[in-house]
Amino acid sequence: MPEGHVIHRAAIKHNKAFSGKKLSVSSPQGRFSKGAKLLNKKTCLKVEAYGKHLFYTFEKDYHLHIHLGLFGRIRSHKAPPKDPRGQVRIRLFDTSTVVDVNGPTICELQDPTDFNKTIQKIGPDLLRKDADPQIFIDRVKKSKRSIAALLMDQSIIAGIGNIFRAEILWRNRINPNQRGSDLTKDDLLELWRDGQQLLDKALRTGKIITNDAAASRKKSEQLNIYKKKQCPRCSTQIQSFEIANRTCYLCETCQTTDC
DNA sequence: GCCGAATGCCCAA
DNA sequence: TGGGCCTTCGGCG
Repeated sequence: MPEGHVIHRAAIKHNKAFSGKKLSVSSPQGRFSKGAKLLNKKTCLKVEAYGKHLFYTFEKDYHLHIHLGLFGRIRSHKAPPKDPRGQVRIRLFDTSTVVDVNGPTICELQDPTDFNKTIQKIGPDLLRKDADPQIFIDRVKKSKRSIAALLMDQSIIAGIGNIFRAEILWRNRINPNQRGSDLTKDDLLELWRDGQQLLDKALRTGKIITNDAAASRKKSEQLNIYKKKQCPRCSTQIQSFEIANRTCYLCETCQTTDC
């Protein structure tokens, strides 16, 4: 269930637990047995995230590349290893921590060349401090696609998923169908900053909370528009439709940029 | 127990 | 642009 913050949280946690440690690696489900055998008993040097991609760098230039896709999950628990829950594609553990990954779209070993190719395809990542919003703006300006499609394109801007897309557009009163290149540079910078702030908060808390109101303690009040029936600002019925293969949400009263 | 949906992405046409 | 794929979970009977 991964937007960018989930992956970055895992990277930070696993890096702390595993960097410099020799790991046991297996594939309880079996579909990554070969790779697991190659990694088993090797030392993990670091764990890091680029957008929604998670990388474990091992000695001898082995890069374990994981992408959760829509259904993937990462779980961890204290050693000793428990019985695998569900289809555990890969399990990594040392004497204190066990990490299980279920249902990833990608679980593969990469050499340095492949690794570099992969990270070069990823656009500026809202959760990386060195990310350059100008790259995002330039790419949007060059495209004819809707802003909702562009925000989901990880080569344009990395880290946003369907929940953040809906929430960021609503917060900034932008119609999802609006062509990205018709937005001003300031609009785009504002979208960037808002996304950055929301993802940062999600990284720190582990929760997606996009409603600033004080009352957002209840789970049902933490989001504004994603899967909602009514707009919390003006009570207009929320519309939903597909953009870029995913359900998109719109309050036509609040999100009034022309399109 | 079955069915559909789900915080994603790739590839063939 | 549409279908396929990875797996889990909740709602419905």
